[in-house]
Amino acid sequence: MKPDTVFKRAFNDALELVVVLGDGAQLPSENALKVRLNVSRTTVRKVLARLAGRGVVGGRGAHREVRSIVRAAKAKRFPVAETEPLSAQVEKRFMEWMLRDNARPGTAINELDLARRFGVATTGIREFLNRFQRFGLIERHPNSGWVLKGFTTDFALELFEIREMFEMRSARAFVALADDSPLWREMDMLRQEHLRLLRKIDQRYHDFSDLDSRFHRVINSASPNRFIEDFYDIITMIFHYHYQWNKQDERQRNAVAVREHLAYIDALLGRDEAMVLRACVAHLASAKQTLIRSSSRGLKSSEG
Amino acid sequence: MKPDTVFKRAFNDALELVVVLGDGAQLPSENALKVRLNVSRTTVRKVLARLAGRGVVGGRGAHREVRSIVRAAKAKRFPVAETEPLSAQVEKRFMEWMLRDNARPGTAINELDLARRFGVATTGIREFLNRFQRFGLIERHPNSGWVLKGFTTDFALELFEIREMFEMRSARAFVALADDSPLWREMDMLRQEHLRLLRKIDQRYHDFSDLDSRFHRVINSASPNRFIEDFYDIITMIFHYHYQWNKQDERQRNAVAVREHLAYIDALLGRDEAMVLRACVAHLASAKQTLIRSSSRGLKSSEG
DNA sequence: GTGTTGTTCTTTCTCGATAAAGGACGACAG
DNA sequence: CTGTCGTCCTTTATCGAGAAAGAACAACAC
Repeated sequence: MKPDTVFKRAFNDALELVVVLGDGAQLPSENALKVRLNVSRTTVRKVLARLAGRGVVGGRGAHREVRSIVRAAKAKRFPVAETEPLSAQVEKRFMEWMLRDNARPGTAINELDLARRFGVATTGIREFLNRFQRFGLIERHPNSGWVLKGFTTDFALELFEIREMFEMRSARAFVALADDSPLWREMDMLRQEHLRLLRKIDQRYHDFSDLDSRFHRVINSASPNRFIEDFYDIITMIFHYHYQWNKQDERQRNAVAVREHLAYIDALLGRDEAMVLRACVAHLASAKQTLIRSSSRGLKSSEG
Repeated sequence: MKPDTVFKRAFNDALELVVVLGDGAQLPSENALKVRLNVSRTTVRKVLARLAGRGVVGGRGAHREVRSIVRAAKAKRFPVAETEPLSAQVEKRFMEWMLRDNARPGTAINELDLARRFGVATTGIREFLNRFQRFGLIERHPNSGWVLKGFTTDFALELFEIREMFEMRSARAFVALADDSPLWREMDMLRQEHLRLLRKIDQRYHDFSDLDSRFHRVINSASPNRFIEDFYDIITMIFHYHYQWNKQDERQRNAVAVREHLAYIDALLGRDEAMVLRACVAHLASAKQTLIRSSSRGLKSSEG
């Protein structure tokens, strides 16, 4: 049976939207809502029906209006856990298991066990593992199961070897961009976002993760390549969970990284290839160190 | 329900093995058979029971012997289709559909439709698509379906951009290998295999595909990196089906490629980095041309 | 005609069930 | 005590079902 996570998320979003619209406001058409809530019209109608049932909106057909934003504000939201698709939940739980719990490299991964532990059917686990395989952290043995390769130092080193190749290539392509490319403007805006973040780094340091990913993706978009973009999914995922897991020195590390980005951005905007490559290498080297420090020792070390 | 493809393949293999052993020969232990047939002991026992039932082997427990290789030779093998796991069958059928049939870039991929067409449950299709996603030929739209990006010229270009970066890096690492590395010997053996193939190229030209893949993987093993190895899976897959599909000039193309490989190998064995890189670039350029010639035009061209 | 809503059909996502394959344990032989 | 086989339990690979989400079509309004 399919869960109604899409509906629940849309319902929560719709409540916020209604509050913004204000009492008595005419509701946008179903098609317009469909775009704003990012769901199909079928789901929009289900949401509207529920809102009407709660007395938040009134009228019918084309003549719907907001009846009570007080009720909308007070209405109980669905808990976030119920608004996420199963795949996202499984991913979170799995990463937590791997990074926080026991999970030594070489550990056998048991579909049935994970299914029981996460409270989902084995199908959901299988689907996750199949998609997750491409991140290079697990290995499949047909008819037998999966083995955790784990987030080891080797993993971090191999990841960064590729990352450096890709980033250098993309940085070069970026410098070679025509002067009228819209990417220059985009880069300038990223620069300002970095400056804003740096000014409030003490409060906002956890916003860096997202900015980091966007920055590197813009550089890559100078000369798009699907395999490089796919590879960035791996990096984004690793850093996402790494940040969540290793809070040590987070503010400090991120402040450093923002400054490195700024040097890198300035070099890019100055079209100075040599300086770009220097800044790029410097930034990647420190990112690599950060990651390696928190990786697990892997199978080679004789620790028991 | 799980299909017994493993059993059927093992049974077929066991029949061949029995013929080799000869009448009256003592059978290897269950553990030994398990290794030779590449299955669990449970399956070995099932195979033995069936062989005994057919009068091919006799005796019980530790005292089993071959009773009749005539019966073994005559016994009906299971058809190959029944010895392949579902996933392999789905992959084949899907690639055929994509490369041979209509399948224009942008085509919607319908799980239910494919399931009906291939005669499997939707779960099987989903599992395949999830694993196949990493090859960059399809794209997922949650709750809605998949879209075929297709084997376009862009795909081939992006593939080869990465391939060149990886191959150059690995070729450099190979040249820098210590003189006592076992890989030198392995490379020399590959050289001889190439020479043997070249001598009989008119009959054996379809053996090139496999040799090609092994050759490039050995080069990569000079400095192993899981992401590069994973990327080679993509190349291997593409070339595998490409060869099956585009038979045009196959003999001619492969003869050329073998000669390019030999130049490349000789440069490697001579530890001449400049020459290695030249040979490598030359080989990749011609492989790229081959692939591009048979790629589909993609979405950009205005052909209807 | 363009855009709206009402209606119906199709497809995706997830579950639970079941046979096959794998793996663990004990008993026994040399 | 090492290797073998017999037995039993666990896990994987696949199917089919069913509710949710998406999509197509028709009817209607401006």
